Amino acid sequence: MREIKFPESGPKRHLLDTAERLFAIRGFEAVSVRDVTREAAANVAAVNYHFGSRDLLVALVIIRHFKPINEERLARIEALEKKCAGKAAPVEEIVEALARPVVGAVRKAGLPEPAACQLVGRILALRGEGFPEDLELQTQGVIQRFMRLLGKALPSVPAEELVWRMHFVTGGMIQMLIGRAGAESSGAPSIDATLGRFIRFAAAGLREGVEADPAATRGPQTTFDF
Amino acid sequence: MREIKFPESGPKRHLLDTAERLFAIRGFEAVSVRDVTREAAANVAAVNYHFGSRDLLVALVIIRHFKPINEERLARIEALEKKCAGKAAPVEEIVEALARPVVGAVRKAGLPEPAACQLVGRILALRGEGFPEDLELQTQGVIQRFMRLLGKALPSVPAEELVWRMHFVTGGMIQMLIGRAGAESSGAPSIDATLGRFIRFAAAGLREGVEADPAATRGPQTTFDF
DNA sequence: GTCTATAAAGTGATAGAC
DNA sequence: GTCTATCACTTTATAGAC
Repeated sequence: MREIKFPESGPKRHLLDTAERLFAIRGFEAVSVRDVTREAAANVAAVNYHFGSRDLLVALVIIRHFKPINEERLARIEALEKKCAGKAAPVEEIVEALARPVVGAVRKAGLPEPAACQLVGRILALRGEGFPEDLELQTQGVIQRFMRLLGKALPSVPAEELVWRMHFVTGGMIQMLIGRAGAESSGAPSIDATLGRFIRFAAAGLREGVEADPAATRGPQTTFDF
Repeated sequence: MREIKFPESGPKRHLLDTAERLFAIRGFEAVSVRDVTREAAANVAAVNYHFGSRDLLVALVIIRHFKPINEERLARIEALEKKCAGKAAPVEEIVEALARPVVGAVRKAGLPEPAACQLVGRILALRGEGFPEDLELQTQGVIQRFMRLLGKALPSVPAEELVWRMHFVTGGMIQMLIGRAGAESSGAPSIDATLGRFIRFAAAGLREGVEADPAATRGPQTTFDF
């Protein structure tokens, strides 16, 4: 995967940030190059000068947020595999490896939390259509790693069933972000609390039909009380 | 909610069907009035003549598929409430009342199954932005009914937690449709089998943390083997 | 109902001056 | 790097002929 350097400051960075904010609120297709330049108080030609085209700007925004998710997921997978040394990993920890990097991306986005949730949610929902090819390939690799990890953790669940359950988990994760974007977050529980709820929900769904054996599948009874 | 009559045949119906097919494949925002009229072999002005505007055409497509979902959901809720007479309903049956009408909408859409799944998935994902107001209100009412039913079925789960779990369930349902749209369905199991998988997954997630009491929460141990 | 023609505004992109 | 001006197109919508 070719490396991309993201500007740390300057007008290019300002354009990128502005575009992101508009994409978060209105969606990728509903924001024109002129919307971005107007909002950034830059010239109409600025986007094409700095990014080459509108499509490349969109791709850059997607990559900027999703690539770190994939990388942190991979790191967590490796840590988990190392820790478990070939044995079944606790399902909650697998789900956490999948979902916590998403929350990390929300925090890293320099936006108010609702907007950040919406942006990351939109990006996650975009996979399959309109994802840059490099990123799509990387993502497929990461998903496969998760599938193998899950297969080991839940050997009594057929692989085909696990594929579907992963779909359901992914959908729940996206909806978690959209739900937090829409919630009037005044006094509402933190995003970490929501993540904890999601992890428990998803792990229970993934484990469905597997006879209870807390020691093997749940690990040391973590409570996930954030 | 004001009644809308959908044309059973004629050029208007043909336009509607054509628009639906294009929306399913490319998404609502990626299809222009000209795309629709060209594909339908009609005149450019046909959409505006028959529907008034592009937005109204989109709204009509959304309503055509989502309103029956709401109606069937309501009917299933009432049947369930009647059957259970104030007692807790089995969680699987609540989820089924939520999800089976969606599969019904897929079947009723006059499209190949993958396209139909994508269309209904797109419509479900659209809720919150771009939903006609009538329909949004109706939908909120239906969701509230589900929340009450769930609250009764899972009295030990706090209401706030249930709200989040409903979000996760909704997301899983959408991803179920997208997953089926993308699957090479040659020889693949039926959509009913996928629905069964989803119901079990979602019910397990909803029940998370509730001490096992099969007689009360699972009902007469239905297997959902489609 | 169906058509052509056209309005009015928006789109992404670029050449060339500064 | 930044700007203006402009190209070449597309968009939705409508007036008015048939």
